[in-house]
Amino acid sequence: MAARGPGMVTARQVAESLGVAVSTVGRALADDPRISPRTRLAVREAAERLGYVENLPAQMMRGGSSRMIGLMLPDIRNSFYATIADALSTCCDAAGYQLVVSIADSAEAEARHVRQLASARAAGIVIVPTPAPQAETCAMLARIPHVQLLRRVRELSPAWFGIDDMECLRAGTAHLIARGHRRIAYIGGSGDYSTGADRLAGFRRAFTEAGLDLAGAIEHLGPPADPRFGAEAAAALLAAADPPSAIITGAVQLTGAVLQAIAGRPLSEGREPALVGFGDEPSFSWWRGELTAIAMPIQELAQACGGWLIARLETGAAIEAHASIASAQLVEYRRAS
Amino acid sequence: MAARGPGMVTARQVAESLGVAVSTVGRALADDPRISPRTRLAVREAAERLGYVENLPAQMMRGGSSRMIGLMLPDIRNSFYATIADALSTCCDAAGYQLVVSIADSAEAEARHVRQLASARAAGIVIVPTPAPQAETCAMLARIPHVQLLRRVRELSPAWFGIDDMECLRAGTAHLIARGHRRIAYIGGSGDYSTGADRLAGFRRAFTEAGLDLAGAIEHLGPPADPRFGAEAAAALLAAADPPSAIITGAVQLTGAVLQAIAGRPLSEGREPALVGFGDEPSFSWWRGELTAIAMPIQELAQACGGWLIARLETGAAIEAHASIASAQLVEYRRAS
DNA sequence: ATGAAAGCGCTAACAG
DNA sequence: CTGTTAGCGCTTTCAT
Repeated sequence: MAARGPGMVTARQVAESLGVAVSTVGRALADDPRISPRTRLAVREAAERLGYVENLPAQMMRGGSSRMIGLMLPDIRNSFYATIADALSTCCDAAGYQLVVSIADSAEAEARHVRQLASARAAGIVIVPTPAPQAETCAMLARIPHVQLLRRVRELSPAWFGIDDMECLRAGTAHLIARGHRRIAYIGGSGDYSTGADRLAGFRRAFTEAGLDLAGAIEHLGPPADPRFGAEAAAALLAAADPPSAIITGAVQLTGAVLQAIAGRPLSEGREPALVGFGDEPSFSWWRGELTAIAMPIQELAQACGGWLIARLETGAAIEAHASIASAQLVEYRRAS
Repeated sequence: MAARGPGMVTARQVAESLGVAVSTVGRALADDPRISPRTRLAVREAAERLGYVENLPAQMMRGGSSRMIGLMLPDIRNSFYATIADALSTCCDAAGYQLVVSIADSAEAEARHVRQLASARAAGIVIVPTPAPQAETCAMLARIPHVQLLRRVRELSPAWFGIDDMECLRAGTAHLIARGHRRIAYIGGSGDYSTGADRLAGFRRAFTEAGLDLAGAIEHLGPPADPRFGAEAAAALLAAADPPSAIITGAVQLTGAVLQAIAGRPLSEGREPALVGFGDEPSFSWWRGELTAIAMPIQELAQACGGWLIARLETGAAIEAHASIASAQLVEYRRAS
């Protein structure tokens, strides 16, 4: 049931409509110099007229590439990942590849989707892996040129493109410490993810680097993609007997959730906690108070990642070890007065 | 260059490793009842051990379906479309299909991507068409079961799933009129898009239904996906000699741009324009003033759309005319006091 | 400059 | 229960 209507047109049909051989059609369409200009034109015209569309599966059986690059993401609604998909799509498009976006947020779904990409013989894969991919997933990926993005798992490719997670949170936290904050709460992802562990480490490092006691560091760890967790953590902090003077988040989703939670309570002038949010979104510009965003060059990161993979695919070079680390920048939003 | 490493394992290799025929392997893997349990087990075990992954292109040449559904979107960073991709992905996943997301925001890119989906023999396509698809695009889609989503173009499938665009803006505008506003500005997409034209018509209809003169209706029309346009329109309105008392937007992107533009100016108590924004986002909850959101059940819409298409694919039924219209709901956000 | 034929990996019809 | 064979649409020798 691949395609219906009058059915797909084959090269053979084009050939018959002209009384030539299939091989002639194939050559004409491939701009083979051995075909006479007259024949080539006739073939192209007939193909167009009949609505001929090349059959990729058949071409692949002859050793052709699928020119498809798979992108495995945990969540497309996350602006972070949407930006990546967008940048990679542009990147692939320019190089004549097609990006196939797969959304899978569990190791099982991940395995299913990787299998589908493998069975479709995707030329390459860019993957933001789940924290603990199945053995089968790793086995399949071992046979497909692939790159890890953002998250990193030991079992997969040694090629990785990501951001300096530790530095992101170290810088954000240091920013707060420099402004005099001593009781700082961190709401972030648990250590299951490589990124979660690194970010937490960065938060702690800022304290030790400043010679501060970690007693002032309050940590709320949970699922980084769950807004409910962020909202509850923020609510708990605000309602506490001795609330922190500042809050810093360690995941895009959590930042939004925390803002939402704070916005839900009445504005208590002068008592609002200082905020540092992971990620940078247009909507931060209308936050009611001051907010420092940890902005990352994800677009450039994705471009670099896609370009790198495509270059290996084109040259046929092996996927050697590679690590590209992008660093973040703090952006300050303050309300117009 | 389909896949490297030790190269992909074929059914023949599995067969040879066991000294059986290829067809036996094929049957065992397909759970054919005619194969003895012992052989079947041996085959499955060998396949697993060797890392065999079925070759979709080869299966397709035998008439098998690609079980791939293409989704053509103009912009994945738009939360609207991201939600659709997410919902459809879930939908497809549950039915054993794979969603292939393609991002194309021009008629040319659209044609390229549709061609790629066609050549890959996608089983079906869900498309948010560009305003004027190329003739070639239409010709190719005529041979592939497809459904239009949100936007509607006459040249394509008679099957369409969308929202009642006119009613959305009529209701939003009527809401403002009911609250006493008489000078209302509309910032929306130009009439090139089916949705743009309908939304503008809804805006105007609210005026005539209320027996009001259209002189109070200010219209700024432009590219609906361009935040710059939204920002400039908002800035112009606010700076005008006689600014409108209310602003209503006609596209998700424009709503954000307008909020951002207003947030950039100092808060002038009591003089802020009333706002009705197209779309509904979590970030609206921290808008500094009052805001009414036009919330649409896009998730349900996408689910319905995907379910409908998959049902036709499974049964082999033709894609008959169909129109499913979802209606919106107004959601009010007001700052906590 | 073009045609004929082989074969990619798989499934299904036909033979044992 | 299992093996043999044909053929899906295409590219690529090898022959004209």
